[in-house]
Amino acid sequence: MSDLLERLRGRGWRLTAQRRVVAEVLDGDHVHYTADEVHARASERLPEISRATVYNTLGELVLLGEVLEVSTDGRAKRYDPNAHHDHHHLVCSQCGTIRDVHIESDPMSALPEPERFGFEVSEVSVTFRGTCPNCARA
Amino acid sequence: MSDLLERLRGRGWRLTAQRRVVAEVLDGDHVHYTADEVHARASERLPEISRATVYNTLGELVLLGEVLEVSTDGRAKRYDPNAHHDHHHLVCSQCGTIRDVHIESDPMSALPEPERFGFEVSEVSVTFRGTCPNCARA
DNA sequence: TCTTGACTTAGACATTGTCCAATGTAGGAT
DNA sequence: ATCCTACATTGGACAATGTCTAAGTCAAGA
Ligand SMILES: [Mn+2]
Ligand SMILES: [Mn+2]
Ligand SMILES: [Zn+2]
Ligand SMILES: [Zn+2]
Repeated sequence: MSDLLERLRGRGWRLTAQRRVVAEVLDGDHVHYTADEVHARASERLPEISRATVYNTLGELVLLGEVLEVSTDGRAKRYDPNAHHDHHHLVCSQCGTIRDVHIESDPMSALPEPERFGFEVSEVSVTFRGTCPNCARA
Repeated sequence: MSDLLERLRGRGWRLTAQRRVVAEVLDGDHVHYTADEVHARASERLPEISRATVYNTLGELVLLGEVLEVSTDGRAKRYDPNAHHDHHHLVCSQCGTIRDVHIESDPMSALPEPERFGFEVSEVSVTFRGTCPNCARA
């Protein structure tokens, strides 16, 4: 994700300590943190970082297409740095754990023209729900 | 939806005026109201109905499987009385309008066994996003 | 080093949803 | 028809998530 910082500088971003730690928190592969989880982890490295800055930075990364917003339940949105590889999500209904999954067919082609109602359809997301192995053992 | 009231009575529900108007508001086909929209519409018929009762009633209807909860964006959940016919959703990214859509392939079968990570997968939802004809004209 | 516009901060505010104690009532019992 | 009572409703406090603003700070080009 160090190239992310390069890309951002290329876009005219000021590279502040706050933006650096947010990028570092999102660095791990396959993480899906809420804004407040990002804030908590960022605060470990930079204790004075504010919630507003975390929200601002996440919003900017989403606009730039570097991070995806995922709303699985009606709870807090989750932020997904895996924005450059198409994938979908498998969510545990009990504990909320999210796994990235790859599917075999193109879901976009499953929507026939007459079912598009004149919309310009640009995006499709598939969310599988179930019980994870951990929760099943309980 | 009058048979809904029958089914509810069969389950031991007390048929109160509040529950009746909530059911009436949800009666129209293909509606996807937020809880507060249901409350606003219910208030037109029964001005003293409280937000708490609307939330309670919607939650109970969801538990009974009579209404589906739909979280498309990170905003308020929407309540979908079309619970007895499998369908998916097409959402306008700009105005939030939701249409019911039917797709051609079974998305559940698109998730290969090795991509299930030991989950017991029970449900799948497909959400298409785009621009509706109304918003495209602007 | 200076300057300046972009960035950050704290906290107020907004929206959505949950919870509780007090009050009301649907529907069975008499 | 009236009474009882467990279930339902109410208003408002509270919680979780997210947005906004005014004042202070700083990255980076001149
Ligand atoms: Mn992901
Ligand atoms: Mn629907
Ligand atoms: Zn789980
Ligand atoms: Zn629209």
